[in-house]
Amino acid sequence: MKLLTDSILQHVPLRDADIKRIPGYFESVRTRRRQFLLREGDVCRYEFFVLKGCCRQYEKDATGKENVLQFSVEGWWITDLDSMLSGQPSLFNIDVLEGGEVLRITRQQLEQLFNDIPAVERYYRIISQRGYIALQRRILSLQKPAIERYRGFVSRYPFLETRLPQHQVAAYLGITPESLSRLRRKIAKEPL
Amino acid sequence: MKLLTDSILQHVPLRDADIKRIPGYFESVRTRRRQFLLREGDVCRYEFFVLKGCCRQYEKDATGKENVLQFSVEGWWITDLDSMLSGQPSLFNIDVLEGGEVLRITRQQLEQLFNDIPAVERYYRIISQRGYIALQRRILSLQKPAIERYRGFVSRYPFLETRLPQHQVAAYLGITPESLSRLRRKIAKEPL
DNA sequence: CCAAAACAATAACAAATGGTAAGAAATCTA
DNA sequence: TAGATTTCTTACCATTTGTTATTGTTTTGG
Repeated sequence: MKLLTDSILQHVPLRDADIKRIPGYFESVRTRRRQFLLREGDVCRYEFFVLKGCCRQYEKDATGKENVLQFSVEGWWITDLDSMLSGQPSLFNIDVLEGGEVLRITRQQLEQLFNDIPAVERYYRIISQRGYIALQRRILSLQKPAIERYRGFVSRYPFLETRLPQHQVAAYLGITPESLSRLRRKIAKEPL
Repeated sequence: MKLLTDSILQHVPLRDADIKRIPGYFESVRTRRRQFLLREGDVCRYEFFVLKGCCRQYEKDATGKENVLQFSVEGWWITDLDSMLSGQPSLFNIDVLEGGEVLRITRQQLEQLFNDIPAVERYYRIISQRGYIALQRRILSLQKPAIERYRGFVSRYPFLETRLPQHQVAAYLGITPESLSRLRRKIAKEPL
């Protein structure tokens, strides 16, 4: 739980009294591999903050291929903002790759928290903007050849590259696992 | 200028007195084809709102290829948020494809406007969230084959597809103009 | 209106990526 | 630990996309 308040304190100052109040707005959930936090077709009711483990948000397209929108490990948020805000059924699944623990909070509780501790709203705005910028970077990356996308992923998220199964990385990069395997071999053969 | 206040009024209510005050925060700029609103290496100081014409935000990668992040036509915003917030030199160019007129506003003026008319801050938050969701959709689209990306683009932005040169559309989809031409032919040959 | 520039289509060939299948290696789990 | 599952690699071939070059058309700007 300290992970959450630390994340907030990295961006905005908080009084000790407020730090102590924050956990009360969240609900803790233990997670295990393959568990769903959100299923396609359901309305997304929570924002999740990962305390331990690893989750992914993905869509299953018409051909059954899974396209990964986001991974989330310790200290990261994950939700389907579209469904959350619109109240429409989600197009995404959020599931657990590595069990652990997440915190969850409803929109109503989050708004209550914003009202009670305005600094948290500021924190939320800041991480939202950072998220927006990260999505832009990813779009530019996806316009480049697969080998560059992979190199970019490894250099930006070295801790994910080693932690995730490679076919999950492939689904994030928008290529097949076989292609990723080939790219890795090619890179391994390169002179230093 | 009514285009701006109409855009705001679509998302939040405003008193007549406030509607009248809003233009004062912006500066109007006439634009002509090929003009730069932001050059790579410069710090981005403005957010732009397009009143007439068409702009694009793009990066020039190491090989000289132009990757388009965004188009912006009447009623749309465009800026480099990253450079704007960080004060770092921008990696992007924003230039004019079709001359016309834009409004521009600095961060400071925008924040002043938020303070003076809180409903505008709410409007800004709403369109930011919509922008975030649109970027997510685009990421998923970029994980699919080029022909699907193109079909998706045409069905989502029919007014852009007819208005833009095809090589600009190609740069947005992450393919070469030649590939786009092939895809168009393929689609034209399809049975109805 | 005219000359120059930009744009679009096409072809032939090259390179990258996907699909399928098979098997090896690693990891879970009972 | 043993069996089952998942993960990873590799090979072969098909498809998609990129590259280069050529041609003709359209648009731009003086």
